[in-house]
Amino acid sequence: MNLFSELRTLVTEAIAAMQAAGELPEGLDLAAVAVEPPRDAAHGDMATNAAMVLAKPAGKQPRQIAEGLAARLSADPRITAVEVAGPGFLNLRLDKALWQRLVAAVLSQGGDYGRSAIGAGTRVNIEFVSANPTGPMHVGHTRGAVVGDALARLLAFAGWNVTREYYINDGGAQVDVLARSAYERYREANGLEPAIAEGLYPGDYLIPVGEALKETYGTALLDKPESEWLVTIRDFAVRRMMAMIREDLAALNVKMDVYSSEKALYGTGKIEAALERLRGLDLIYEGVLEPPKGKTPEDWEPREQTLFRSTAHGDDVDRPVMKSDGAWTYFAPDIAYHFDKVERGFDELIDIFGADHGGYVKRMKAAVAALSGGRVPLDIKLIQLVKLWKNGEPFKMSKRAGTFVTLRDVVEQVGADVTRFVMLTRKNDAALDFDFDKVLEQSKDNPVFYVQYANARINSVLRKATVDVDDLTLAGADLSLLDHDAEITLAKKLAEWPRLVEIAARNNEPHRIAFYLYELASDFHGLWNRGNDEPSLRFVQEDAGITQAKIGLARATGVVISNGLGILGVTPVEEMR
RNA sequence: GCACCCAUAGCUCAGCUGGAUAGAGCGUUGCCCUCCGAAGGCAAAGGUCGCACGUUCGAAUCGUGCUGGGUGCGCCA
Repeated sequence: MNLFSELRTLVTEAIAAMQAAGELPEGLDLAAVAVEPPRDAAHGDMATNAAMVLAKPAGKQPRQIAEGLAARLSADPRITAVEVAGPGFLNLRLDKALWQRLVAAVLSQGGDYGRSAIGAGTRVNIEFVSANPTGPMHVGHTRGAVVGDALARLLAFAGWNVTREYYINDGGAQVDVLARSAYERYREANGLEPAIAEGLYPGDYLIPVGEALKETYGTALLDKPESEWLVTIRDFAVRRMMAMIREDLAALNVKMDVYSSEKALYGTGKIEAALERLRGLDLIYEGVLEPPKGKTPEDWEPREQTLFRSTAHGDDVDRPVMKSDGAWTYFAPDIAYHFDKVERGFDELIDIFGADHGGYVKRMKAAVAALSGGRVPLDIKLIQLVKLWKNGEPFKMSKRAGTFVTLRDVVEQVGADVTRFVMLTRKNDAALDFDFDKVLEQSKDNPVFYVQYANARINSVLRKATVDVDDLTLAGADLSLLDHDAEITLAKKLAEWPRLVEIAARNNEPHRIAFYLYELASDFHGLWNRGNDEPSLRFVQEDAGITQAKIGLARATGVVISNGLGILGVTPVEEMR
């Protein structure tokens, strides 16, 4: 039950009726007609801008149109009052029974309340995390993982057909560095002194890899030239790193559907095929790039390279796909990988990148636009930095010592639920402060706690109730007994949920869910506390029927909180401890 | 030099793809528990929405130009 879409339909029907009566011309574009709750509750329950939007194309005065719509809308039993206000707004007041019925609908739909079909089964691929397989995931990756997974859950709830995908960067020089680093740990495991040279990965997490290598290969690879062990150890170490990353993701309650390998693109002709496709479109050529202005690399010299004409699709300069030594740049397999996603039949691609990859957005979009002939849109969400705080001070990590704050560090200290919620309390393109002390604080300025507390209170009421609180029983209760304004206000908030899901999904913005839940919790706490002064507003009453109606409202709130937390990937708690 | 992101109350941030008098939390001030959990609630004060033009019936939101901060800019991914 989505009240907003129901009422919008009502408005468009009224417009059609006016057209039929010759009061409005045919062929009007109704896309801009909105039906929304007004910011100020004094303006009624719902408002539409229809008269103002249609005034110009219809060649009529807004008020004239508004009067015509008002006359027709007021005939509907769901609408108790219509008034024309301001420059031509149409303010609607709705029958209380509508809100009461909504509570019943929430209860009977349960986990499906708010589910939407706007995605229309569109096949969307969300690529996220894609951390290099050279070490454990750190906090920087964590936010991307949370945002990507929450977005996946959100889009699935809104009717998209979602695939979560991880692109393993196992084809570049960094995995050779990993192999050399692991080799030193392998020597160490065999009782030799490791030589962790500058540029190798010094982290302790490679020590068990060295030991595992010793178990598998004994001493067979010792004192051999690099060319004899590099590939073996590299593959071994990458497998171990990916196993570790999967565990990290699992600790955060994130599960990928597909892992794609960069290395698997090499030697299969896939890169060549993708570039051939571009060449056929006259988007690949040999040329020389201008040096970047203002910050010329010291060893810069003009050089002819194979270039992708990304400027044809909105980029600022053309981009090289081949290095001067004839090897592919990282961009070439990236093009092939995105081409592969297009070929697999996705209708929509989403990439979640760290903000430091902001410079690659335009070229990636250019490549996808070219390779899909403009069919497949690519949305790239850039995830800004997470600043860690502890004891009121910035919590620094030391790259030099090879120590950094890992995803595990964070999850072990505060838990996956808190980590996820906090990471979603800011839009992705704004930097986020993550304060170890504050996120565990049990007070209302901690949104995680505040929302969970509301849910715990609801469950507390359910436990204390002496009436049957089964959802279907509650849905069948006489909800017309919910007629206090404070109760109707909460029901109105519940009515917003399906619309909010659609807005958040359309914009690929899961953080909106977190903010809505905070507002919903606030409304609930407000109603709860009014029970202190007005006993008639308490949930548990003498009369069983009244109690069921009131608990129905509380339980409906709990349903929405659970559904919302489900999208965020956070487990609702039933009791605070 | 260029590109992208950000700029909203003293602080941290929302703002529903352009709507009516711009909203929360913290902090400040004043209230509310013989309580279904006060781990909470109510109220007040607090704003040139960075600046300037423009589009529009209507701009925090869209466009252009500035200012300030962040990120990035061939042979690293």
